[in-house]
Amino acid sequence: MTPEQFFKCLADETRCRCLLLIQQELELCVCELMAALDESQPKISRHLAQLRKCGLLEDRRQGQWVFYRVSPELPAWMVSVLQQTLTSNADYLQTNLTRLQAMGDRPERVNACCA
Amino acid sequence: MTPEQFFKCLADETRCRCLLLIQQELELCVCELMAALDESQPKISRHLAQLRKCGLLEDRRQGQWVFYRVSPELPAWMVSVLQQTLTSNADYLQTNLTRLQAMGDRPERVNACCA
DNA sequence: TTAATATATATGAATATTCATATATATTGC
DNA sequence: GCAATATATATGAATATTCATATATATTAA
Repeated sequence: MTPEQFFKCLADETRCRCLLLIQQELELCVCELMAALDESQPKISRHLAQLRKCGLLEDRRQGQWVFYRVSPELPAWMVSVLQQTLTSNADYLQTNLTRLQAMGDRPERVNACCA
Repeated sequence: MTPEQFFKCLADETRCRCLLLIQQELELCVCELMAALDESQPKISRHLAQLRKCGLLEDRRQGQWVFYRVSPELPAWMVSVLQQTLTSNADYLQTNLTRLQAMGDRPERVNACCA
C-alpha cells in the first residue's frame, strides 16, 4: 500500500474516528461505533468494510456481533502514525469516547482462544 | 486542523510526493517539483496552493521562483507523521529524487537573511 | 518579451450517502 | 425440534457530492 492510499483511508471523518477508537479500545463492534459516532448502521458498516478491504482492519464474528480490530499485519510505520495521531488528539475523540461509555448493554467480549 | 483534514492533504499522490520531497529537501520550487514528478505546471501549482492554504506549506518568492517549505508552525505530531512516512518509504520517492538530481540548471538558493 | 507561477472554468471521475433489502445469528413459544 | 420473530450486520442501487484534471488565461519578475 502506498502512503497516499494509507492516508486516503484516514482522510474521511467516519473512518478516521473509527480507526482511532479501535486503536484505543483494541476491538469494537459495529453497534458500538454507531453509538460512539452517532451515525447510521450502513454508513459505519460500509466504512469498516472499506478499511478491512484495504488491510487496515480485520474482523471476527462473535455470535450476532462482528468485532473489528487493527490488522496485526499492518506495517509498523502505519501503526506508529495511528498511535501518534491518537496520543496527540485526545480532545478530538473525547465526545466519541463519552458516548461509547454512556452506551448501555455493550456486548461482552469472549476470547477467541477459550470461548 | 482536524486529523482527517490533515490526512486529506496527504491523500493525493501529487500532494503526498510533493510534501515528502519538500520535507526531505527542506525547500523546493515549482519547477523542481515539476521535474521530480514529471507533471504539468498548473497541476503542481494548484496542489501546492492547496497545501499552503491548509497551512502545511509556506512559500517565499526569490526573483522569478517561488520556493515552498514545510510551515514552521506545523504541529509537532504532523511533522512527526511526515518524517516517519518519509523514513519508512524511501523506495516510494526514489524515482522522484533521481529525476530531481538529474535536472539541469536548478535555481540557486539565496538565504533570506543575507541576500 | 520571455520564463516562472497562479488562477478560472468546465468536465469527468471517484467517493460518500441513503434507502431498501438481504443474510446470519439468537430468542421465544409451541 | 421447529416455526416465527428480533437483532446485528452487509450490500445493491440510486443519488449527491467532492475532487482532480486539462485548457486557457492572468500575473509577476527579469
